[in-house]
Amino acid sequence: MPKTTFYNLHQEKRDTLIEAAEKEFCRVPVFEASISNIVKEAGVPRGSFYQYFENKEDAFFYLLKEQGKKRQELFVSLLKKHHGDIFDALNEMYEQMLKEMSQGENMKLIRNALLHVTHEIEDVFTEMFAADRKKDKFREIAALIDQDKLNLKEDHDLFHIMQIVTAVAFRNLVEKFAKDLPDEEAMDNFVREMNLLKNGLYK
Amino acid sequence: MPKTTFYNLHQEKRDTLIEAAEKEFCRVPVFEASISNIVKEAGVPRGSFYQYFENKEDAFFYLLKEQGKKRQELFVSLLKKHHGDIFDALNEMYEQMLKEMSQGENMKLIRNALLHVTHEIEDVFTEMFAADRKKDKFREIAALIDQDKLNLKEDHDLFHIMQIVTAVAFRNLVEKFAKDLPDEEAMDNFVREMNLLKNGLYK
DNA sequence: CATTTTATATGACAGCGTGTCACAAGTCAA
DNA sequence: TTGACTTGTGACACGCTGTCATATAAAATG
Repeated sequence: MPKTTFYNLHQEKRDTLIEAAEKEFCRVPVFEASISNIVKEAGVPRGSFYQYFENKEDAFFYLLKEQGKKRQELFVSLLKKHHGDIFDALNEMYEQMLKEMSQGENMKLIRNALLHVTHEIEDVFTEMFAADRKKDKFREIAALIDQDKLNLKEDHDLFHIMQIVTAVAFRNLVEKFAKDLPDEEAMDNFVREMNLLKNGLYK
Repeated sequence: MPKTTFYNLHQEKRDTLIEAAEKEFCRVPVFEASISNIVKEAGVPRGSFYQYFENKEDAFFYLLKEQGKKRQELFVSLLKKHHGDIFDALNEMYEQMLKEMSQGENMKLIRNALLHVTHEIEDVFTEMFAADRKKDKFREIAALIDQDKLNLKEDHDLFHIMQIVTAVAFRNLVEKFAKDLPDEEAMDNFVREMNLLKNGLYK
């Protein structure tokens, strides 16, 4: 979290700083970004940066969370628009994000957050279950799966199912680590979510 | 990917290096890890490290992928054991990973991979949809959702449903970025997966 | 209004880590 | 033995980070 000094800043100066930071974090992923570039761009002395933020990551997550807040507002309004149907709301939200990506700069920051590290790590997990339809390993594993039990309607459904279970398992693992959940709770969460996946989220 | 020089190394030296790298990456997340520590520990000159790996990340992902391979083998064997039922297989796998976590050192590397950055970024996304049951925002949004449409059986199911759709949406977004998919394909994938979620993965 | 107290600004600097490069030392085939 | 090629080595230039002593401004006090 930025320090209070940051919030006490005159809006003008704060905006300059934010813009400079945004520019840097749009340019490269966090681990390549440099404070030197930010302060140079913003025209503030190096020491000042540390007056406002703990470090690079602090500034980065501040910006990312601001983005998050905006999206949340959007999600709320879409939920209202679609009379509380999360799938419809999510659908429109996703569509809108895709549009923004192809156009503007504003998604570059998110892009840099998701690619690099995050993606690479997720990839390793995906490969654990060979959920990559292009790989031979996928065929090998697909052959092992009892497909009669699964709700396969379209051609690539098996692939998507693997993607889904991997994503949810991954999420569970991250949560277990992050919150240091006791094993029973972690397992209970996992089982519940897998059951929801099996039976469907809709009535 | 490690350079060929690395694979040409005598097993003994390679193992020393791997162990030293493992130690460092278990100690701290990648971005805090230092090559200096690895080479000091392994007793090899700094220059040699660059003979074998492109850089820090290269070494890290090499180790992580090795872990991934082992898990994949385990998954395959579990699939066989459970006669092709992915849910049963996944279940046992998850259980086993939980056990390992509480015991040994071998999960620390994965832990460091998942926490830091990955987790922080996922968190921002989770918050977009306020899928955190402790937050007030969750209640606010929960109230907006038409729960009659959802397959809610147990108390926290709504929370888990939010978790699931967020995880899957997140995964889709990452993939769109990483593979630079055309919008139609990205949207198509997304819609298919959401439909699978709605209707359930099991017959 | 003068003075003390508190908050903010500044930039030089120590310290550290990275990646490179010129040179040394091996390996191997002819 | 020689030459061609591969691998080993560690000093070093470069850049970046976070700090700190000092300067400046702003606010509080009486």
